[in-house]
Amino acid sequence: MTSTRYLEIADKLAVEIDGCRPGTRVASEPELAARFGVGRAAARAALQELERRLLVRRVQGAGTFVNRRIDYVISHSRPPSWHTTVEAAGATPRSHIKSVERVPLPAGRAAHLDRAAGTPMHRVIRTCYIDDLLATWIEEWIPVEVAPDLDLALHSVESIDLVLRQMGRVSPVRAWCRASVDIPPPEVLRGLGVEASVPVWLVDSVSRDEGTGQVLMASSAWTRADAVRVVVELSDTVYPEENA
Amino acid sequence: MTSTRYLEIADKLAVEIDGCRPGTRVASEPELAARFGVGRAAARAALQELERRLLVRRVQGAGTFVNRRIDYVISHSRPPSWHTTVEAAGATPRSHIKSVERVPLPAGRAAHLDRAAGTPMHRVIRTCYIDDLLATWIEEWIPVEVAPDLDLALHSVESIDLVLRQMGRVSPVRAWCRASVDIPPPEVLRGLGVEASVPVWLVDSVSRDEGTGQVLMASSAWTRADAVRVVVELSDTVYPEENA
DNA sequence: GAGCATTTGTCCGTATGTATT
DNA sequence: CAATACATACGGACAAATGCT
Repeated sequence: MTSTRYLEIADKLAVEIDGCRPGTRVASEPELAARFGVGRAAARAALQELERRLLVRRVQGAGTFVNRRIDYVISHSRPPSWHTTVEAAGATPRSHIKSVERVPLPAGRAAHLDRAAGTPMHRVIRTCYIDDLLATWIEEWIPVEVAPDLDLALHSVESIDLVLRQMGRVSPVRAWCRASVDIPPPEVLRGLGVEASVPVWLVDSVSRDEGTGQVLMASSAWTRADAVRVVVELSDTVYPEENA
Repeated sequence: MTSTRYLEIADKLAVEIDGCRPGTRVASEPELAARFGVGRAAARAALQELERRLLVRRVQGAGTFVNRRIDYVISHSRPPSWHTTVEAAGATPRSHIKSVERVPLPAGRAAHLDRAAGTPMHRVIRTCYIDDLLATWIEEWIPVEVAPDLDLALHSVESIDLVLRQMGRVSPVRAWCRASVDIPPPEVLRGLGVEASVPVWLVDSVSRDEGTGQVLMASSAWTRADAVRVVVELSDTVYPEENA
C-alpha cells in the first residue's frame, strides 16, 4: 500500500493503540526505531503522524501517550455550561479561576451583551481541564448587576452556570454562538500549554435568561482540538448517532 | 524570544507573507537554508510550521505557495448552497460531478431524509473547488420524486440548489446541520488530494422546502481545513464582525 | 535540592526518491 | 531529458523537560 516506511509504522501503531485506555504509554522513538529497524527520524515521523491524527499526545521528557477526544455538543437546547457539557460526554470537568476583575464593558463587547459600553462588568478568566488535562482557556463577561458578588462566590463554586442560577436566580440558555477553528495568538497558545501551532476551537457565545430574555453572559473560549471535537447542531432536531 | 531557530524563521516569513496575494511563491528550502545560514532541516521545519498555521501550501516538485482560507458561514438564514456560500466569501466556486446514481435509500440515511428505507434516491458525488483549488468532497442524497431528471439537469447546471429551485419548484433552506473537525478516512483523503493526515471539516446537513417543510436533501461534506474556515452560527442574531 | 537516566525537541550533514516544470 | 523542489531516510549530536533516586 504505502511505500513510505513511517506511514506503515504509523498505521500499525494506530491499530495497536485503538483499544488502549487513554493515557497508556506508547513506545518511545528509540524503541520503535529498534523494533522496526529504522532510524530515529522515521520512528519520530510515525509518532508525529499519530499526533496529527489526534491519536496520541507527546510530552517532552515524558513520552508519548494515547489520547482521548470527547464530543463537546453545542445546541440551542443544551445548557451553556462547560461542566455540564463535559460531563455529558462522559468525562470529568474541572476549572481554575485565573482572575476575576471588575472592568467597564469595552465597546467591542457591547453588542454581544446588549448593554452600553462602560457598564460595570465581571471579567473572568478561566482555564478548564478534562480528566485533569488542560483543554480550554475562557474569557467570560458578566454584568455586575446580574451577580454582584460573583467574585466571592467563585471561590467556593467552580461552575459559573451554577452560580448564576443560585445567586442571580436566572436560567441561562445559549442564545447565540459562533464556532470555528483557528490558530490562536501566541498568548493563548501559551495559556493552553502548547508551543507549536496547533488547531484550536474558538467558540464565541452569548447566554440569555430563559425567562426574561436578558443577556447574562458573553464569552470567548479557546479549546484544544486534540482534547475535544466541538459539534454544533444548528436546530434542535435530534437524529440518531451513526457509528463511524 | 523564541530560542528555536526554525520558529524565528517561520515568524519572520509569516510577516513577509502577510501582504502577499494567494498563490505567491515562497522561498524554497535550500534558498531559506542559505539565507538564514541553517541546514535544510531547519528551513524545512520553518515551512512546515507555516503549513500548520495554514498560511502556505506545499506541493512536491512545485514549491511552497501563499495560501488563502475563506470563511464558509453556515446559519439558519443562509441558503444551503455551496456555490452561494463560497461566492458570499468573495471567492470563485466550481464543482465537478463525479457520479449520479439511482439507489434505494439506505437505512442509515432514512432518518435524515424523513422517508422509508428503500425509497428511490439520487446519490450525487461531487468535488468542489475554490479558486480552482480542490476543497470539498460531497455526498448528496435527493429523493427521485423531488427532481426526477436530476441526473440530466446536472449536465448543464452545476449548482444543485439551483436545479432544485428550477426543476423541483422548491426553496431549500437548511433545516439542520452538524459541523465538526475530524481526520477523514483514507478514501476521502485521497479524494481531496492530500496524502498525510490533515484536519478536515465534516458537515452533515439536511435541507427542507421553505414552504412545505418537505425534506429535499441530506448531505455529508468533507472540506479541507486549509481551504475554508467553517463558521457555524447557532441563531440568527447578527453581530458586527470583530477584526482579529 | 542535586544528580541521573529517559524521552522528546532541535539541528547538522548527506543521500536518495518522486513529482513538477 | 534535465533541473528544481519537496518527501523520506540515514547517522550523529546536543538541548531541554520530565521523573525518579
